Amino acid sequence: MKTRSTPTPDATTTDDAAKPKAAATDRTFAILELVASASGPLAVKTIGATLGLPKPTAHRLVNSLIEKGLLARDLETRDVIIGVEAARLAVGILRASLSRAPVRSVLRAVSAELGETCNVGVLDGGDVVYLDRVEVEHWPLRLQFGVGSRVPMHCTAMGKLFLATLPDAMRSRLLASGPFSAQTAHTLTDPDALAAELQRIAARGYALDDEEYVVGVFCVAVPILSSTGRTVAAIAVQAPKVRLSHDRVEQVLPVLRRGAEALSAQFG
Amino acid sequence: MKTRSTPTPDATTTDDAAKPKAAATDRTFAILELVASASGPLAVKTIGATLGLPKPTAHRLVNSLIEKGLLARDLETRDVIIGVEAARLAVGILRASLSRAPVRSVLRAVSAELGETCNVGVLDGGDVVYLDRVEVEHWPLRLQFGVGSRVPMHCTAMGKLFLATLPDAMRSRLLASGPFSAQTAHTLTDPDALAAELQRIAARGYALDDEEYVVGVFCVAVPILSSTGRTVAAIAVQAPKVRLSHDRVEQVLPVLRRGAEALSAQFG
DNA sequence: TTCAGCGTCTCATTGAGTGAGACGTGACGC
DNA sequence: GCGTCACGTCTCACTCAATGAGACGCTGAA
Repeated sequence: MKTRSTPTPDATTTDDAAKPKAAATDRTFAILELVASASGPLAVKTIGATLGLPKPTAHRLVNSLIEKGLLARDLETRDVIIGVEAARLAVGILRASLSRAPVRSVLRAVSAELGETCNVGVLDGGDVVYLDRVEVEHWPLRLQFGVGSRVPMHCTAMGKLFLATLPDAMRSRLLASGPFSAQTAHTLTDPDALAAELQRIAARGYALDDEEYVVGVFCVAVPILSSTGRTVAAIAVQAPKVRLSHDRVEQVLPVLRRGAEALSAQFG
Repeated sequence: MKTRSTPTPDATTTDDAAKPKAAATDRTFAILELVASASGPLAVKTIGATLGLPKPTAHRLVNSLIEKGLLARDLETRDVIIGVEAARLAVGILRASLSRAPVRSVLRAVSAELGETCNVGVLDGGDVVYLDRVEVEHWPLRLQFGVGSRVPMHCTAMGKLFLATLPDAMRSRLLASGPFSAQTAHTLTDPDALAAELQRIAARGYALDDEEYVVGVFCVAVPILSSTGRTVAAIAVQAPKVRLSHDRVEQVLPVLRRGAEALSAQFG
């Protein structure tokens, strides 16, 4: 019944499923998803061709996304890239998706088993954003690093973990954007020393922060992997060094890894 | 320009804000963002009330988002929570926005050191476009000049900087395209005065905006050079004049220049 | 100059979106 | 049991926003 009087002669291949309806919203989300999953900037022409959109329609929808800030243009090539608003939305989405009851309990369980403060974070715009956090006591750091706060990449366990698992090109670009501020006497500020540390991290699959960001605080982070094996987030435990240090790392790793595995479903 | 010839008889009271527009896509994104930024599950009623949507419309849009998997229902309460597809989309977005991260982190470092709002912009079609921005507080200007917004050339620090470094032919062409609107009492509207200012800027290598665009706002911009020495972008700091004015220029310049140098590698 | 490939603009067409109102339902309170 | 209230669902006529073919313009290559 939905068969339009479309003058498509061939009934073999494109008999239907093509035109019955065209919802602007659906196509808009399809564009956003396409740009988000693309490996680089996309030409509008490519977007239109991929999604089967007429030329003016593709431009109209892309421009409306650009107006909202969800997409942007590469000003050299006029290609389409993801926008800053999209990143903001994405952080909100991941935060909200972690606050769902079944997931919440994962972090709680990990924290309870370790007896220390744990958190989940992702990489956004060159630093680490905490998506969720479970605390075990009220220590001074509490307010500074709550959910939504941002910490640097080069001197935190999560940050170094993300750096270590990034594609080579992106890692070098980020390392080139330093200098890195010395937060404590232990902070790795030398690019070469940092690069060596990142190699160690990539090799063993977890990262440590030994008073590199806050004096007296030790931290262990392991990756949360997507179904494709990519590091999309991380889970970490942090505690005063008197209670958590190198000698306990082997002990906390399995607990963190179990939590990471349980959470990975949340991130696709 | 959006003023339709709506046959609304009374033009006095309900001149706007009533019906003129209702875009399904906009409202859909607004719902998604609302759910993503909410602290917990939301009732559809709440969503509708918050966004000012009629009851059936709110349900229709929410349900269409649920069909896409971007939202989901809390099985106990029927409330709306974020969906698994949204999380997948979010991960893709953050990954795609990684290419902005190097610029971001430089900008953040500069902004942190200066304690003021900083942004990076380029010239596009006779306007300055903000590529990225890091804010230090929430002041009224925030929404007006976000990322992607365009500001005039003749009355902003970045714009004058670009004008000053343009090839002579193009500069005269743009100057001839005046007259220039007087945004404030300080705006340079006279082409000759503007030309003189541009010469000063070219000579000393940075530009100032002393309440020329917004009353009470002072701004300093330095160029970001490509490997060939061409000005391809600019980095600027802007602040209320009570906190930033001529006496602090010499103080902020080295910080901006260091940031510009770090960024030039990213634009080269 | 010609040509080709893209982006932009116009505009008649139409169907997707809209929202007031009616109706169904389930949870209380007494 | 039976109002009452609050939400969700359904209906449907209206209409405005989205649509997309086609024409046009720009830019860069041959």
